[in-house]
Amino acid sequence: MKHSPSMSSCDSCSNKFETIFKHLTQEEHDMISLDKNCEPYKKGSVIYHEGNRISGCYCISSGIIKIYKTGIDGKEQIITFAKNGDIIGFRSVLSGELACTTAKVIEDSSLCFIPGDTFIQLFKQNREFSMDLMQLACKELGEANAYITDIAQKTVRERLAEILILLKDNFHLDNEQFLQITLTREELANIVGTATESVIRLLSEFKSDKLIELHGRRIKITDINGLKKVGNIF
Amino acid sequence: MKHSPSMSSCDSCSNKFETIFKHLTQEEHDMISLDKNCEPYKKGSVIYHEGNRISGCYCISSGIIKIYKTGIDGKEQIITFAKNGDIIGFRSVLSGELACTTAKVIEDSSLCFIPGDTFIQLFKQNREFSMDLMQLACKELGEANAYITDIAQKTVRERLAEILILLKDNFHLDNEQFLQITLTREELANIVGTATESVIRLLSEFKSDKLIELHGRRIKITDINGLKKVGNIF
DNA sequence: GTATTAATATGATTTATATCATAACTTAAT
DNA sequence: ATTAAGTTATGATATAAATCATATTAATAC
Repeated sequence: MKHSPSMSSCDSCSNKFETIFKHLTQEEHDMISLDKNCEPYKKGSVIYHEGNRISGCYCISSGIIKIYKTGIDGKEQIITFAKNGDIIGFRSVLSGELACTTAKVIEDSSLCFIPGDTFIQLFKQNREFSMDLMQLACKELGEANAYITDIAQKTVRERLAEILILLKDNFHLDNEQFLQITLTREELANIVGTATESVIRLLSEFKSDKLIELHGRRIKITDINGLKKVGNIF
Repeated sequence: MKHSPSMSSCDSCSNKFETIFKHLTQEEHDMISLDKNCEPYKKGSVIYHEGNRISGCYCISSGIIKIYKTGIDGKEQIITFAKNGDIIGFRSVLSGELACTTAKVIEDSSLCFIPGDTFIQLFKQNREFSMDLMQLACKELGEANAYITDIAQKTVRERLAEILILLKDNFHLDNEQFLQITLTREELANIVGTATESVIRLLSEFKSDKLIELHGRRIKITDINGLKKVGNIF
């Protein structure tokens, strides 16, 4: 590894090469490495804005990015979180459309940039990469369908319980059973699609019901099955 | 055209060849034609069920299919409608996942079947086809993000107005300005994500406000701009 | 054409949740 | 360390929309 000063971040991207980039040839591998521009991003910085044209994709080597869309009153609707190993921006790059979401750093991150041209060339020349990427898009489509149905049909209580379980699944619990992602109540509300106060009240209820414990913004999940039951998760 | 008895339906698929299949070679074109199985489906019949494994994709040569997901109380959440020229089922085929939606015929239809193997082979061997399909998936992803944000943030009134405009855009108005798709109030409710009675009431209001006219189930849109304003569409 | 079923319409009531208001606590900035 | 800004918490009130109930109309089945 030539990138000795940021070796840890590039190692992380190499790990990602075992997933979406796992079928690249060594030459293609180098092609990305050559173009790769691994940069640190501070909490709060914006990777790309909704409505802008994106010049390339980003591979996340560390940190957490929230992907959200802004609605009519300027309220955020968080669509998903991207973490170590995920790619963001591929939708706009491949479709040639403007970004339909904004990507903002919620935990100091390190991202590797892949120019759009390179990405598209890879897609076109490596059938396995294109298949992997297609499968990723299809998986995301399936998740979106579920998200739509849940927002439309589940109560806010059910939704919040479900979100906590999803956060556990995506970011895992540490040794003390705390979620390893820290969100404001407003951010949780922006995932659930409800008012901040409603989230605060429900978290308080979940705490009373011994489903979770609250330590400042840190959330300890104490009864996973209880939460699954509340969230109607099967 | 050798399919003389169902020539009109195959003509329609040929027209579709000008879009998602527009970059197939003549050989690949024939490959699909050979495998193609163009069948009539009566209103009410189910093309594929949520939870099942799909053996191939369907290209719609005529008619209308509703694509929906069933929620926890057995309620439908309609995700989209597919019409002449659209493909359904590609998500599951390419991702290898079970169908996450159900496809049901709401107007007598004619569908051409493309076996999954064939479809995947086409994806792998024709870079232009794979690119077109990828762009279709990315477009759908973008639409899903908007759908999620709208359901979460817009009022039912706004949503219904917006849905009417979307139906107009997708299915167009006939010479008398009637929507060329006929849905029950329940189905409209299942798109908006609300109760049937709420849709009935709002349609009645829209009628009073001279935004639409109601003739049985047929809806005439009389004030497109008025509806856009109500729906907060820019 | 008739009977049955499904859909539509309307009114009343209930419920979930948003909004408003205020105080207390935590985090960020200097 | 102090101050300012942001977040969290709680209570009260308002609102949108769901649910329940019933009657009417339209579509479907035979």
